[in-house]
Amino acid sequence: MLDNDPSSTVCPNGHSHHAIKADSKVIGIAAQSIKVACSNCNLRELCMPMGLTSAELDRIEDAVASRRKIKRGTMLFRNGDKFTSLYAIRTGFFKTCVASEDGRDQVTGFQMAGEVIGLDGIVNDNHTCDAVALEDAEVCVMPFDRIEELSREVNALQRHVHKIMSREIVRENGVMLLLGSMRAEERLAAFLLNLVQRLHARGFSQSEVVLRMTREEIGSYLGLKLETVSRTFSKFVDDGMIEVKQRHVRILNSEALHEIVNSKSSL
Amino acid sequence: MLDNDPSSTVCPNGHSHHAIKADSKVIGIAAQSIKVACSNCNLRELCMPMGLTSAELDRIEDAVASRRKIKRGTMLFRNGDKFTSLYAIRTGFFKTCVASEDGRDQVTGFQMAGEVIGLDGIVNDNHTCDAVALEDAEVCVMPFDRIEELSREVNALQRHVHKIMSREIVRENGVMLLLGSMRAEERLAAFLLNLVQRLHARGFSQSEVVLRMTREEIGSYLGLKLETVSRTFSKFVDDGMIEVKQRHVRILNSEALHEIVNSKSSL
DNA sequence: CATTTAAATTGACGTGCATCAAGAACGACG
DNA sequence: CGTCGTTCTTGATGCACGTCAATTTAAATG
Repeated sequence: MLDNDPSSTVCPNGHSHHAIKADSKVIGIAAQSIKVACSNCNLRELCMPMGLTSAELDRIEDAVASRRKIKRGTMLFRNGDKFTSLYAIRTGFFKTCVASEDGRDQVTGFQMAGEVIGLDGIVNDNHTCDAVALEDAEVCVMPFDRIEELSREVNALQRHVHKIMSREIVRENGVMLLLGSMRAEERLAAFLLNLVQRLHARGFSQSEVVLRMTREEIGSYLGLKLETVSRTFSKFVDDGMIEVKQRHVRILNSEALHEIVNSKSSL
Repeated sequence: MLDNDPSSTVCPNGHSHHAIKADSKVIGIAAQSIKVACSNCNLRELCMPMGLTSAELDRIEDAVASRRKIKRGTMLFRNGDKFTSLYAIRTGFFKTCVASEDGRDQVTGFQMAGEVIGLDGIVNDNHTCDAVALEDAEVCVMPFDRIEELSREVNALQRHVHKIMSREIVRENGVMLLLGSMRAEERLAAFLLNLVQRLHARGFSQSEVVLRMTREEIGSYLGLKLETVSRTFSKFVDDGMIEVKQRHVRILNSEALHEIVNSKSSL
């Protein structure tokens, strides 16, 4: 069953758990004034400094201008905002969404600690999507002209920036495959597996997730209505593959979920 | 009606028309041996050199190692291939597609002259999709390590590479919106309008298109079955919005197509 | 703790698109 | 010019998911 033991690695209660334990509370002073230090950050293996030598690391800390806290439900940036910076998520959980002219909107991704958002703004110097915090969050603000400047000098940083953008392109290719050719059960199974896999890489359980988004937001991401998401969750429960208690999901049979995503229905 | 006058700007017959008239036939020697010259290329306003001064232009020509011809139906690169280069399309028309483990595949885009493909390969040094020529094509091969090297020195090139990648991310966001929230008619209308808009930017008609892909490929891209694509075309014809004669499409009422994409059904 | 509001579940029903199938139109090629 | 294979069209039917609606449950607020 899904208990609420706050000492578990799953962190089932409400605030800012989708991050490896960070060091800000140890320092305990105002976010803007602290010297940003990637070298001390627990996310350095996942985030911007990945693969850099410590000498290079010293240099790229200059790219991080400051940190910024974003309250749950508020936007880090929105469609139309002037693009100035990329943001590395330190703690918290975001969704990004685009809207069509006539008001439909589509969640294009969910982002967690160590991931970088804002890449959409580069091409036209304006953001084309909204980034909404789904829980209280903190980001490292990286002015893009600083990044460009530094990545001319630090090859590993240049390479890393390219990889981050390429990774996003490949991720979106995968979402297109999902939206274009999978059925509801396959989409939801793929979504759950992707989520636990990313959380696991951050030190969380591979079998338990606390969803930070509503059924409607999951549905928007997966091209389904919230009722279909709910029904599909219920079906997975009936089949004994997961346990669901509101936003707490425990995966009982990861293998079965993988089978749903793969061979099953494409006959 | 849709005539076949080969002198029209629509170029309805079979080979390599989705490019601004290029200069290779003037030179007329083997592709590998000619000195590549972006400065002479008619695509320079759309392609890699966009926005560069002529001094910068001279430099980035070093990034283009050679040209390569790709016969219709063959692949420029495929899933799993080692990533070495980006490719700027000189002439011809491509599709890119990804496949899931169980064999479903999804067209992720159609690319024409002046557009750059291969960005998916950067993140893991391997391509994750196939690039298939839908007509005989020619590409400029740009080894990526040369691009990285040069973009450290030529700021405008660095900026341009970033913009190209960001543009692809934004494009894919749009496709996700389409796949996640639009109905068949809206998808096809959006597809047609996007296609003519891009062709128009290359000097072709804004009202006539020769489709280089099958109904099945359109369907894959739009998350629909080929029968649905065909039926939706027929409906547009019945409604007097387009004329269709096989792969020749003439747009009679662009405004009506725009209305379908926007307000109509999202009430 | 009481009250309100938002989120999730579940059922009944409708529909948009997929599926299955047959035939027509076209292009490739001997 | 006729034959073959591919692509496209159109119809008949079914189903997965959307829509509408009623409760239930949890979270937010004072």
